Amino acid sequence: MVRPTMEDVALRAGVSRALVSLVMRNSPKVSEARRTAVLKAAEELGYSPHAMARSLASRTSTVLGVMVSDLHNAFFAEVVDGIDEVAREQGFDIIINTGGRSPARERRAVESLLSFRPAGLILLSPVVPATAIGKAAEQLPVVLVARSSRVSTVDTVNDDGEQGARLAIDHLVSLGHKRIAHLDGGEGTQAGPRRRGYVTAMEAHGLAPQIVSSEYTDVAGARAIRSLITDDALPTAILSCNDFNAVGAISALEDAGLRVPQDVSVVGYDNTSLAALRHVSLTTIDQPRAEFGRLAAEALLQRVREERTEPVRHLLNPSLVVRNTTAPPGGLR
Amino acid sequence: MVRPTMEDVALRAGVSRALVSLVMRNSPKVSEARRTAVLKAAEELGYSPHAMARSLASRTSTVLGVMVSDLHNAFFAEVVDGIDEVAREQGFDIIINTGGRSPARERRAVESLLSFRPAGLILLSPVVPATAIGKAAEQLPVVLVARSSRVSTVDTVNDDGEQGARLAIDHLVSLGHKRIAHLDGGEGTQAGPRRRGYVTAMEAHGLAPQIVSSEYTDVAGARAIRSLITDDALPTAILSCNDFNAVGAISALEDAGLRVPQDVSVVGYDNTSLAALRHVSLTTIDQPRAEFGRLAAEALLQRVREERTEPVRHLLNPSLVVRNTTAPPGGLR
DNA sequence: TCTATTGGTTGGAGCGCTCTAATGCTGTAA
DNA sequence: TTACAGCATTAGAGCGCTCCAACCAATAGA
Repeated sequence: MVRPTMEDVALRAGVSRALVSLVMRNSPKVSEARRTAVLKAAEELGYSPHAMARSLASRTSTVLGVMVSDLHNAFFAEVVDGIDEVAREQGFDIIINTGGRSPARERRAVESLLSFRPAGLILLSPVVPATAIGKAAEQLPVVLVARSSRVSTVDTVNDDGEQGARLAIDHLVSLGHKRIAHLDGGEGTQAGPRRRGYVTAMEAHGLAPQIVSSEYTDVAGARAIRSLITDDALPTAILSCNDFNAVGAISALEDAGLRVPQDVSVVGYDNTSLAALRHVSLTTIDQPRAEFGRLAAEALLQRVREERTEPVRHLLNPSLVVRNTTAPPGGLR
Repeated sequence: MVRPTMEDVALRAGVSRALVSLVMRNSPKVSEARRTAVLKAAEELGYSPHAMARSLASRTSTVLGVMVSDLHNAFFAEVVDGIDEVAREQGFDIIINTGGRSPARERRAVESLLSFRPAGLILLSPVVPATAIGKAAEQLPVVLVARSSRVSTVDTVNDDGEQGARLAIDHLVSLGHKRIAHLDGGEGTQAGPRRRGYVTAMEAHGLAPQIVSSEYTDVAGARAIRSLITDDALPTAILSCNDFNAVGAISALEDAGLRVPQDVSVVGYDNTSLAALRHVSLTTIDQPRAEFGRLAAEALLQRVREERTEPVRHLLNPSLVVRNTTAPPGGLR
């Protein structure tokens, strides 16, 4: 259970500890003979460097901390893939911690990450207050994903939710829809831009917006549809705040004997793996998730290397993915 | 960007560094006056202890490493919740890394976690070879979740896949089904026990097993159903290897004009959030995921505290969740 | 011949902390 | 008074590593 140290390797290879250190860091100024001797000794002992001692001694870190607000959401998994890709390319490792969408647990997660003194921090859709983020940003570079910030030391990567909503509305209008309701995400992240984009797009087409209060869950989507049916205010098309909401909406529509898309069209948002399932086959708005991660990691590493001090605000273009839940109104299909 | 050290706090509070260390570790043998003075100084400087220096000096760690083989799978998120809960209770932190279901990346992830010299390691459904796991287990306590091992220094937590399959078959038989096929998970984790349980249960009921080769994806599930239809070998009920496979199967059945559950019943496995969606409402087998995490963390911490040396093999009981994809055969419902 | 120069190698200090043993300081008993 | 606990406090070594300055051939240039 006791791991060998650099000293052990040095002893076995018959060289000094400093030389082993140089070999471990791939220094060019080591003779080939010594290098192979050291690597052989290290291999035989099963030695691998102690990252914490290294970072303590060098006062630098090759670790990026990633706080994932909600591990249950597959959206973040792809963002992490993007981060990991760029980090690895540039010789950095990542460590992840999760906040469980609770501010208290999230704060703990960030504290825990900070205690490792990483080179930088990426927060995926954090729910902690902006002040807490600002405080962290005083200590090390911070990048926010799927959350905006006005702090000038913090970079952000977001999708253009307004444009996404616009894409959806343009699609529905081009199919011939005129009565299009939006099932709203309330206080949820990015719900604001999506709502604004919906309103703007509707008005641009000379149509009256119809906003129905809802949430980012399938249960809420179903509830919203039932209330529309009760109020006899059912439109010919629905733009949901996200895919889960859309699936709930479809379910409630089918329960009411309505067919999707013949009677009502439904568009989701996020292009989760759920939407891609053949059984669901949801028309939705895709966000370039891995690209989020890549850009976030790149922005962070620029700050880490002190190549830049002005904030960067990435606003990525979402795209429309047409599947089988949208069609012209009135069952004309 | 430069964080204060213990020395700074000591200077400001007019005490020694060792005293600050005692205060930071909540030692009882510090006078109340000094304690408050130190805490005040720490607060004013915004000091927080340097976890790596601490762990280096104390040759102990309060960190548990968690390797999640696939972050995209929400299954693991709940396991992590369970781990986190127990770890926090007992004063430990967790750091996560992900393997992306690729052995190479997974190995890197484990290496990275080990470089922080955590107190122990939990591997969630690892795909690396058993020898690699054995090697890690020589260095620190290791617990495996959703993967079995014969190594005596490694604890494991699994669900009883055989029993789960049996529950599903018993349910279908009790509804009156006699021709029940199993869409097999092939090489996938836990596919073996599920297949064995299926065969045993069928034979116990005096029925002939019908195994169809498939995989853990919805596309594979759909493909398997189409081949059954082509071969004119469609049974009255299907036990899929997991929920995704089941949803693909349902989709293919509906495409073929068959109704679920009136014409064919379908049972999934895992009780993912997908299965719970009203739109899907899949009868499936639930695994106590958070409990997996809790037991794994507890087993690990026992080893960390050297309270136990014999291996523990947890085999948790799955349970049947009946929803709307199962009914008596022949549309009798 | 002596001095530079170069490339490889090493000792030692120090990163921020913990831990042990020693220290100083009371108060109490002999 | 001295001795001795008993407690709070501290100096100093050391965790595994990096980094700097110094060192040591071996070769080149004068």
